[in-house]
Amino acid sequence: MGRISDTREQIMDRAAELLMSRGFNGFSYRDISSHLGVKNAAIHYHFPAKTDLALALVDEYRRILRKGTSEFMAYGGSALEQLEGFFVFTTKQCHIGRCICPFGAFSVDYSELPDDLRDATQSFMEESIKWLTRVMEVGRSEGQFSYEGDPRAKAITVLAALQGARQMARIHGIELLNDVVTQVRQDLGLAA
Amino acid sequence: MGRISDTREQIMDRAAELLMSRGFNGFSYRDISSHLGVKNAAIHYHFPAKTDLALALVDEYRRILRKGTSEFMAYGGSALEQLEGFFVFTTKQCHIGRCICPFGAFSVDYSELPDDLRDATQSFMEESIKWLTRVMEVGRSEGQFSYEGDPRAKAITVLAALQGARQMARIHGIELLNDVVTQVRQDLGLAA
DNA sequence: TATTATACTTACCTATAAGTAAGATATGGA
DNA sequence: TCCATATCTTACTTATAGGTAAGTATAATA
Repeated sequence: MGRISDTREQIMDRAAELLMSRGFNGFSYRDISSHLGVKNAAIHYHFPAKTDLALALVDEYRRILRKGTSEFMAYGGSALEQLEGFFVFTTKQCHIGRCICPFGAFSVDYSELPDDLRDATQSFMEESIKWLTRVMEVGRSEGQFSYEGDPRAKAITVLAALQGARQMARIHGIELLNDVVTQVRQDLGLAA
Repeated sequence: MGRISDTREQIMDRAAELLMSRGFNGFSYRDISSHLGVKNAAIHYHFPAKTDLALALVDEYRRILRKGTSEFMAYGGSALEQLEGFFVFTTKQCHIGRCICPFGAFSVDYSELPDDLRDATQSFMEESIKWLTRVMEVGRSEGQFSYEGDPRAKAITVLAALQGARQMARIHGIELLNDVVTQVRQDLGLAA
């Protein structure tokens, strides 16, 4: 219709919304098609199987993560800024209804996911952990953070706390996420 | 059949397993009936709607939580023991495949749950938070733990970390949960 | 202008889900 | 022994999900 179809992009936008508000098994092609005013088969045209759609989403997240963190990973930089950016991003996402983080959205249905989607999800998580581990290392060695123990374990714990908080916030209200962010800061020796 | 039907109990056992491994929308009555060797309608006899089954499960969790913590809440006691008991319980559950904690299992589908189930889930979470808040208070005042900030915020953060860890462990392997438990201990000033 | 690829729609299929109504069986009292 | 209740099964309904096949319209291209 338009010179270049933007339907594909709109599908992914809506799918991202649905995935992070309801999980992988919590939405259907109908939820997307009805929202866009197209037919189900139009979605299947762009993404033959639901797996293909999910894969495209994970790939997009990985791209965004890499884009936002590649410089830091390569050359170092302000760990505090990276961390605060992560907090702000997470809080914002939650405020616009995207309460489930990408791997949270897949973890519930993980055992039934096809292999390629599992692999992509796992890689995405590993990349996230590696990035935050580096943030924790640099932050401590530069004296911005203080914590005991292994940087990787600390990174995983922070990620887990944020992921858990997002889900708990769905049930208990969004201010719960703020409480967790505040506490995580405190546990890193940062001023509240 | 037997003098007293134990089918109801077996249904709840299996349902608990499925709920915590796949989430509320991740299993069907068929998954239960085929496992028990009965027909779908037998489940509907005991639990007319899936909501009734879920409600019964949440009520059971709440009962267990109250039973295990009522003494502590009433008279105080060793906060460290309570906390360690919680860690052991969580780790065990995860080892037997119950990687999703009860409110984690509902949070994904939360927006589509009926009101009574939402209320029960929310109450359960509030009770959990209250219990752990008390543990955090007592533990710090008695000098067993050390942490900065509000006891309730700390309690929520620990719960969130454990919940997030359980989900991440599904994707990344069970040792991730151990890492988080170790780090949470460290963040409380406990020896690793 | 005829052709081809793109981007859809219409119309279907199959599987599964939740749920219901009516009947069968068995068991324990009155 | 008759009755009532508890505990199921058989057989269905309705809705939705993911997916496919074939046709249609539009736009670029040779």
